[in-house]
Amino acid sequence: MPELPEVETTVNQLKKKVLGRTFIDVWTDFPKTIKKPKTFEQFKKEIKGEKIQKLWRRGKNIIFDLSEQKVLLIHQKLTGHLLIGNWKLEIGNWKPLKTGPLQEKINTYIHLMFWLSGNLMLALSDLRKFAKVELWTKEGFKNLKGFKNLGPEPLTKDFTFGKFRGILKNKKGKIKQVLMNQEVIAGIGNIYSDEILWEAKVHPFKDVSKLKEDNLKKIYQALRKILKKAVKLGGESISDYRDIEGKKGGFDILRKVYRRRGEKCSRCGTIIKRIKLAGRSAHYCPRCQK
DNA sequence: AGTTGTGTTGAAGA
DNA sequence: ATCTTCAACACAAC
Repeated sequence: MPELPEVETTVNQLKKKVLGRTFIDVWTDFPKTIKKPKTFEQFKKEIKGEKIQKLWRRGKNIIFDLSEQKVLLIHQKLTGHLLIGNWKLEIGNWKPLKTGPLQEKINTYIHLMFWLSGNLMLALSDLRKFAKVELWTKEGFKNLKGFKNLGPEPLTKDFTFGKFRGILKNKKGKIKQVLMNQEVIAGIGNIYSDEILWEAKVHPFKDVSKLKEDNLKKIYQALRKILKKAVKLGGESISDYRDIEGKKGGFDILRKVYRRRGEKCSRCGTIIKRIKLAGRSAHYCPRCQK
């Protein structure tokens, strides 16, 4: 599912395709994806004619800065991903015109389609229909709760070890949960929190207040290393994420613990375990991670 | 064939 | 305030 590296990949690729283009029209068979404005008809009316001036990522959010002081926000949630291509509508289903990755099943759950100037189509494929799309005015967007409260971006230069340590200093709770909290650090989800903690040799249930300086340093280093590497490789595609051409990301070969329950730890050979943590699963090596 | 696991976010409940 | 639980939804695997 799309976390920071996957969203970053999508945004980087999308920039090359859509900057400067104008929204011509939009289609949906699931209007609930559009959370703002209230009706799809209104959304359609407002987005038509809007030009894409800037495209950027914040946490797991994709943000389109548009003309006329408007902002389009897309959160892909669990199974959403954006695709560029050409399709035709056949009995309610969008069929890709060319053979290739867009024909893969996971890329065919298209519930939202944009037409852009220059004969370009932008689709949102979303198996479980959790993705959200919102059209805001710049003013409204600025005050968005849950966006304003996002923690710092972990890959920027100023996200130093000192800053990281400072952020975790007065936090309580289990380290995995804290890493996934978007208000603490933006962009880390279930997959990368598992991978980071394996790399750092820290148990996912370890209480943040009990972490020693050395543990913190290792977590910080692992976090930077793994996220950067994942961006470079175009994200992970163990299940549903695909890039804008419908292709898989290359991080899977480096995946050490996530969804590897029952397999041997690549570092020590111990069987990888999975435990429940606040309704989600944590994967870890019971020998390496203390 | 019915049940469970899948994970993000926000809302509801405690 | 702060915590946990659950709902949104579809499908694969058991």
